Parts: sequence; C-alpha cells; structure tokens
Amino acid sequence: MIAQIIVDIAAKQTDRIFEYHVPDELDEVEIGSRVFVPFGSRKLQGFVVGLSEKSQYQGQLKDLLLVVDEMPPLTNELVDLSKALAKRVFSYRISILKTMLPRVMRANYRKVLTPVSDQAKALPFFQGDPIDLTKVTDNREIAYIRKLLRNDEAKVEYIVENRAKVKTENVYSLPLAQKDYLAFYEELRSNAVKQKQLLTFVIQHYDEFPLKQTLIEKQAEINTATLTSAVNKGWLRKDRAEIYRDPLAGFATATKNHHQVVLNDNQTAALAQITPAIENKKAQTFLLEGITGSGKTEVYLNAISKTLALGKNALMLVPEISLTPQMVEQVKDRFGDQIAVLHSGLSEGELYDEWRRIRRGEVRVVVGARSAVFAPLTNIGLIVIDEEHESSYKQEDNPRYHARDVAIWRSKYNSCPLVLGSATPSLSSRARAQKGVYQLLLLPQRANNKKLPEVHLVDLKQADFAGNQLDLSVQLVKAIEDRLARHEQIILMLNRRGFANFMLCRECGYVMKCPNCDLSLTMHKDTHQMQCHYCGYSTSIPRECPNCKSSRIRFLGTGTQKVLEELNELLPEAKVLRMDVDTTRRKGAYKNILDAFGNHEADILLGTQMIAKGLDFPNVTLVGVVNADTGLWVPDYNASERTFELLTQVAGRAGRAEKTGEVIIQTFNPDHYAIKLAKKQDYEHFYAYEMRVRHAGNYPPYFYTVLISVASKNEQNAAREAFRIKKQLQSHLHSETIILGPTPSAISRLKNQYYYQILVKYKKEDNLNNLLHQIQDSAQKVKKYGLNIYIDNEPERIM
DNA sequence: AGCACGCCGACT
DNA sequence: GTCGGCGTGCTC
Repeated sequence: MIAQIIVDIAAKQTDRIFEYHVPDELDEVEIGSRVFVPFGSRKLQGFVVGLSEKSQYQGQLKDLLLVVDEMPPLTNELVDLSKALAKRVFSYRISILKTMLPRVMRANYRKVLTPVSDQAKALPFFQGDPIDLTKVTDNREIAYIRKLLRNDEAKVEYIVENRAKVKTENVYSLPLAQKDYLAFYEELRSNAVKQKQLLTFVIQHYDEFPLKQTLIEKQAEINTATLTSAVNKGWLRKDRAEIYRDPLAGFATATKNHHQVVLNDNQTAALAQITPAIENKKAQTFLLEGITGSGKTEVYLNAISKTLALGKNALMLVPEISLTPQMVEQVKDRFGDQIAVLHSGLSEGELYDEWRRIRRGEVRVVVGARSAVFAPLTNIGLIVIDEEHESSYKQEDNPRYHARDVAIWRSKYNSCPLVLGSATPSLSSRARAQKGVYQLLLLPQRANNKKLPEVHLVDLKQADFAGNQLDLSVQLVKAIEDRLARHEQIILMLNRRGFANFMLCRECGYVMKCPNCDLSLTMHKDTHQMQCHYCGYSTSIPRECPNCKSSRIRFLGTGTQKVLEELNELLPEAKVLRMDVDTTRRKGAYKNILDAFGNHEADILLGTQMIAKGLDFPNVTLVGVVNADTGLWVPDYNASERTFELLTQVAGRAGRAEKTGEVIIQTFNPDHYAIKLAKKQDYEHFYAYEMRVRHAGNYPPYFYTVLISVASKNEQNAAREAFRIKKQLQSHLHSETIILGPTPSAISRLKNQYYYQILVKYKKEDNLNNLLHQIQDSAQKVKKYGLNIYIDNEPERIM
C-alpha cells in the first residue's frame, strides 16, 4: 500500500504530496493518520491525506517509519477541508493541518550525535546526556565532532519527538474474593487502624472496584503507604489508567432540573425556522439578529437540544472574550458531560484531553473560540456562531482564515444548518441576508420585555468635570453616586489599558516611542514601566525628558489604571475591580474577577472592551463609557462599524433584569452617525447608513478585498517590492478593479520592520487567485533578501 | 526548511 | 591539502 503524505515543512517546494510505501506492520495507517517519515537525510512528521495501491513515482519509495496515534487525529472531513482552505487563504496545506490540531501534537525535532564504534562509545565525551548538535557552540567541540564524523566513529541521528502525553493515574483492583478480605480483617492486630479502614472500605465497596487511588485515599482516609503495603501483601493490584485533565472540574455538572426557560413568541418563531433545517439536513445559513438581552443564547441552546434529540452533534463558536465562566456554566448546566470546551485559557494538556474526548466521540456538543471551528467532531447536525460580527473570528496571522468561512464550508459538507447570531451583525452578513443568501431571523425585543436602557451622551468638548482630571464628567460621577447609594452596580468601559497613553515633553515636544515600533510607549504605574503594547518592549519611567532633560514632562491619554486612581479619589467608599489584559493574564484571574463582581464584592467593574460583550449581571443598572472615540478615527474603513458595535454591545450590559438601566457615553463626537445611532441602539438604521457610506467609498460588502503587505527592515526595499507587485497586478487585472497603494501602513514600523501595503478591491476577477498564488511563490524567493510578503484575503484590519 | 553538493578563495 | 562561505537543487 502507498500513503500520500504532506510533510511538516511549510515551504512552496514541499507544499505537495510525497508518497511512501506502507510496510506490513504499519497497515493500521488511515487517511488522517499522523506519521513519521524519512525525508532526505532527516526524519519528519507528516499527515496521511490519501492511500492508494499504486504510485506513479519513478524512484524508489521509502517506508513509513511509524504511525504515531492509535486513532488518526484528522477526520476525512478535516483532510478535505485542509485542501480547500489552503487555496483560499494563500497558506501551505501543512500550516492548515497543524492549526487543526492541539499544540502538543506538533513535533519536536532534534539532532543528536551518537557513537558508532565501541571505542567511541567508551569516550568520556559520550558519557553524559546525548549531545544535541543544535546546542553545540564551542569551536573546539565542533572541531572534535567533525573529526569523529569524518572517521566514522560517530553519526548524526535525527529524532522526531511527540510531545502529546496522556495523563495517567494509579488504579487499584481486587485480585481476591470478598470473603478473603473478611478473613484478613479478622486476622489483623487490633491496633492496625489504617489497615482496618482500608479493608472495611474494600469489603463495603467490593463491587465498585477497580477504583482510583485519589478516591480510595479520600474515602477510606488512608495514605499511599497503606495502599503500597496492601499491594505487597497481595491484597490489591496496582495499574495505571488513562485519565482526562478536566478544565471544567470546578463547574457544577448538569442539574437535571435546570430552570426551563419559556421562549417568547419571537424566540419560538426563530426556532421554528431553524428546526426544519436541522430535521431535513439542510445546509442553510441563518442570521439571527437580536437586540442585546433578546435571548439569542436560549434559541441556540434549544436548537442544540433538538439536534441532539435527532442523534446529531453540535458545534458552537463564541468569541474568546465572551467564553466567560458564566457562559460555560450555562451550557454545562444544560448538557453536562456531553460537552467539551476549547479555548486559549486551557493548559496544553487540558486542551489535548478535551480534543481527544471530541475525537473519540465521547462528547456531543463542542463550545469553543475561533480554532474550535476545526474540532474533530463528526456527525454534525448544527453549527452556531455567536456574536458573528466579532473580528476575533478572523485569525490575524498565518493561516489567515475566517471561522465563519470555515463554518460555512463545514455546514455544506455535513449538510447541516449554520446559525450566525448577533445584536450588531457584520455588514457583510447583514447584506447577504438582505440578498437572501442567508435567512434573516429577528428578535426585536428583550426576552423579559424590558425596555432597552436609556442612553445619554456627554459632549466632552463642553462638559464639567469632577475632580482635577478631564476624564470623568460631573454627570457620569453623579450617576455613579446615585447607583452606589442604591447598592446597584456599575460597569465602566475605557478602551485603553495602562495609566497613560504617552509621555509628552512640554518643553521640546518629544514623545517617547518604542525603539522597535512606530508607536508611543504606554506608562504603567503599577509595574513602573513604559511599555510598548505591540512588541512588549519596556523601560523605566523617565523623570525628565530623555531628549532635552527638562522636568516639564506630562503623561497624557487616560488608561484604566488612571481612571481607577481617580475613582478611588472621587468615590473612596466605592469598591472597584479593574479588568484588562494586565489583570487577567494569570490563569483563572478572569473567572475570579467576574465571580467577585457577580457576588457584589465590588460596586464598579472598570475595564477595556473585554467587559463589553456577553456579560450578564442583573444588578448592573449603569454603564459608563469613559471615551467613545478611541476607535473612531483610526484609518480603517470599518472604524464606524466597530465603534457602533462596541457601544451597542456595552450598552446592552445595563438593566438586563427587573431594574431599568442607564448608559452614559462620553464623547468628543456627539454628532457622528455611529455614536448618534448607538445612542438609539438602532442597528437597522446604522446598517442602512453605513451601507451608503461603503457604497460611496467602494468598500465591502460592495467590493471584495485583498490586502498585500510587504515588510522589510529596509524601508526602500519594502517600498520597491510593493511597487513591483502593484505593476504586476495592474497589468493582469480588469480596469474596474481598484488597486490602492502601495502606502506605508498606519503604523509604518513594527518590531523593526517597515510595512508597505496594497489594497485590491474587486467585484469579479477570475485571474486574481492565480496571480496571488504567483505572488506568494515569489515571496519565497525574495525572503532571503529580508523581504516578507503577506496576503490577507478579506482583511478585518487594513491599517 | 534544511541538507548535500559543488565551486571558490583563503589560510596553516 | 583543509576550511568556511555561499548559491543551487532536491527531498517520495
């Protein structure tokens, strides 16, 4: 048998199938298997994408070395998907295959020196650990190794390592009959307390064995020593058993009597449209447009229940940011052990175990963030994407896939419906619904019939401020005081972390910038550092201007740390929790903060946009946006869409239960349409208006877009290559196609690389895919001159 | 990607 | 002779 293999080298020349002979002892190999193969003089990991009886290859085929996993990690569906997706996102197939699997399944490669002759084996040089050739730097050592190699006394060995490890635990079983243990008990000395406890436990729980060590120790109140001596006496037999690392261990499991939510008319109507598609296995896409608090989640959960009842499985994607403990708990409460959760908060081991439970068919519902769209779930009957407008569904680095596109592909493959849900759908999805490509389902009312919160704008150009700083208006602070007095809670959003955005010298105008990036450094008061939020560079906070030594330096641009300080000054009695990337970096920190806020251990939750989405705290009656303008004037065609969406989402956090909510938005641009319509929370009017703006500017969804970026340490080289690419494009594309640029990116330098970019906007270009693949091929050639070329199909950001 | 192989100039 | 640097072409 012949296996078709994609090898683990992401390069143009190896982005194709290599064939290998399957030796008889490896006949368990299947499509989707992970294997080790010889490749040139090396050993590599690879994936089987096909099996055949014959090969057209002229040369001598090599043998597969090993089939790594008992069960092939990739399903046939995923193997097919990798092929389709590689074409679409201009990425190598191996890169796609690797992103489909947990990190631990990526191979480690090592090169070690091993002795050949007995004489060499005896050398002191070979007595320690094996010699890792990638770590040898000493020149004398290199010369010595060369000599050994030349004289055939040593050879280079290539090693592939599989990092994926299964966790095991001790398990004890009973080799003897129950009456034997009774006899042992009788014979024991009266003061052998621990042994008596063990035997009592064994006799009582005889039928439940084999049992795990931790369980026996806990329930019989004994320790490992007692167990070990019992094994030595032949009472117990010890084995290792595989166990899963359970990320949901801390969560309540399915409560059978979870409160049965009664759907309102709108929810029922939406579900009535989705259900037939599930039953009839129709690959149809629905856009569920429901205002915040309209109960979209209940519709999803009901649809999933229907899917499970039909014997099918379900996949649900949620943004990383809203994969909150609250949300996980809600789903776990409903579906119990049948669910698996995949997200970045899991350790590598936990992720691997959750993934394996899915692959083995032990779960029926998968909930996860972007990469969960590649979950090896089979028999899929429904796919849900919550908050489908979220830009985090697009991966920003290679492979630049959009989870929504992948979900559409899988929906077709599995002949099952896809439900996209949002209060503020992406313009492109909403436009497709308009055209009838997707079916639009509306939830125009909040589930509990509460009105949407009232939204007030505060014009920062003419506001009165509380305290000495120009950050918190009197109106906002009054409203906060009012809620504090009523023991209600407040969410405050400021989309900027750190203390101050930049340092400015009043004397010479100097702004402190990152030495590697074209970005100002942010002042972090808690760590006493100036930090670059892009590359992580940090340095101490200056006391004087580094340029002119003046002491008249100011830290401007308010961040969450500074507002926290101001709140503590203005409202010393209020307890404030700060939530941003800096306070949630530790594992579990996210859950801890939200739990504390949920238990009313704090009055105010202050955070960046991570608090805008999905949170549901019934006692929150006021939402304040400290500065609505941070994202409004970025040079991106979808800046308005993002601002509208963010404000609408955060406004939706207020007044979700009985109490009425209020929202106060502070802005310098109270007349901007995105902000005015966010005040009214009027998505449909925003959609109509923004579509006209896009039409006038020839932007998506009226045009398709591709962004080509050229990066280099040398600015001229980047520019020159970008102009060359533009010429190449111009000569092959239609005249109606718009080619913008090359222009330096908005942040022209990042991590010491200068970026130039070209934006192609087109309606129909049969030639483009081909052309872009050519550009991708040429990218490999110019790489050695320090030029990097990136192609982003349908970019979310074009800065 | 990373390795072998071949060519070339330089050095004890 | 031997070593290191670099360009080229190949890997089932």
